[in-house]
Amino acid sequence: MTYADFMTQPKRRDKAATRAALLEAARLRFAQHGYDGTGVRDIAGDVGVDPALVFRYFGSKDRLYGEAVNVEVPAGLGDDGRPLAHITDALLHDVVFADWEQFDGEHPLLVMLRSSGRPAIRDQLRERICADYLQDFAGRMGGVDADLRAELVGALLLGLGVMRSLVGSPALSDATFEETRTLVARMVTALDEDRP
Amino acid sequence: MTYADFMTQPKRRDKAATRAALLEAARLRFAQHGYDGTGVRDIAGDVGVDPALVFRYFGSKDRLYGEAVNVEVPAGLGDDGRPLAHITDALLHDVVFADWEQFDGEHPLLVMLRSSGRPAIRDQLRERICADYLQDFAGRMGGVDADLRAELVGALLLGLGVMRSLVGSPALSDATFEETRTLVARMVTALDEDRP
DNA sequence: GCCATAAGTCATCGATCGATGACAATGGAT
DNA sequence: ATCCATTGTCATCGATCGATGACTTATGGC
Repeated sequence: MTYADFMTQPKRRDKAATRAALLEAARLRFAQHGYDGTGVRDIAGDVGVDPALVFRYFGSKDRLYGEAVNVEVPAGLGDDGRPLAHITDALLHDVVFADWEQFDGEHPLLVMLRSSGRPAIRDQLRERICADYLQDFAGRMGGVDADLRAELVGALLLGLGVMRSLVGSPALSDATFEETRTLVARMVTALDEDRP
Repeated sequence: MTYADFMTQPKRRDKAATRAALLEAARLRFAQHGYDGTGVRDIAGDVGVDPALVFRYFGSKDRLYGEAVNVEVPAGLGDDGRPLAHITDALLHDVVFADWEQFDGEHPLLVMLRSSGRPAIRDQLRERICADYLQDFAGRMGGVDADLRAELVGALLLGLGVMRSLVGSPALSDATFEETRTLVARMVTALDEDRP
């Protein structure tokens, strides 16, 4: 049961539904205002429920945050032989340009970026970026400095996400996926080509 | 007088020095923990002074933050005819790879990124990125989609900064400027070239 | 050495924070 | 209809937050 469903239905006591609604409201709040800028009273207020339920169902604000941002990313990555440009193109569509409506349009990694003042969140952010993406990139590249070039590609994709949702730069925010993909492909292939 | 000087010298009543020390301590705190994660008692405690002085000298925490992050960036941008690749190379050195010791090694724009949960900070961040960098980039590029390609270049540089200092990805964090500049130049020129 | 002004301290306010445990209301099983 | 486990509410705690105004101390000119 989603948050919207929860609000429209008449109030029925349903632990699972309330828990899910709290989780979804928490995602929105954390995405918009960061960890420190969000209070458990805000989240509970969005759901229309008592703040004490947050602690009953999640134990603490920290654990609620951990569960809220821990969504499986549809990586679409595998050990197939697809070239890097295909992967970045897919990621551009599925990650950067995807509308993460559960996080108010922002990717969970960007949500964590906004709360990176807390060391635990920062560590988790680095771990997920490195393990989920950078290692895969490096594996598809040749050359001695594959790791560095892989992180350059990651920096480009991450920067695109930051510009689009966090900064809100005009051209990139309005651009469509089709307009952007060819330009990104140019930059990626320029890195992937082996030069002397 | 810097914060370090202030701490080593014997305590003398000096309004300008105390103000400057508070400002420097605030920069470090805000950079490391974000706006909401930093308290005026923390900042004053770093300087070894009473928290009330913060409000006497800066009026409010908001104004202290505004003054702390408002440092002039040595853009090195002008209306000369230098090609874009030269500009991005200079920015890579002076902005991304520069050690902003007053902000604990992070660029002020990244510091603002960490506090972008607050709408006022987010607006200021967008304004500075667009006005200081993106417009200059677009002016140096030809073609119909110069704005979009300019923001792609900006996204790359911003992503590099985020990867280096906020995420702390291994390869980019350890890489030298020399190792990185040629790779970045490849990506930028791939965008700047006019293709049919 | 005295004194007025500037610099710094102290006590405290009201609000909000995360968190806890006692209590009330609900609903299904019998 | 009764009972009991589950669900949700309420009151409240201690800590911390930004902010204010009265008070104390040091400093420079005389």
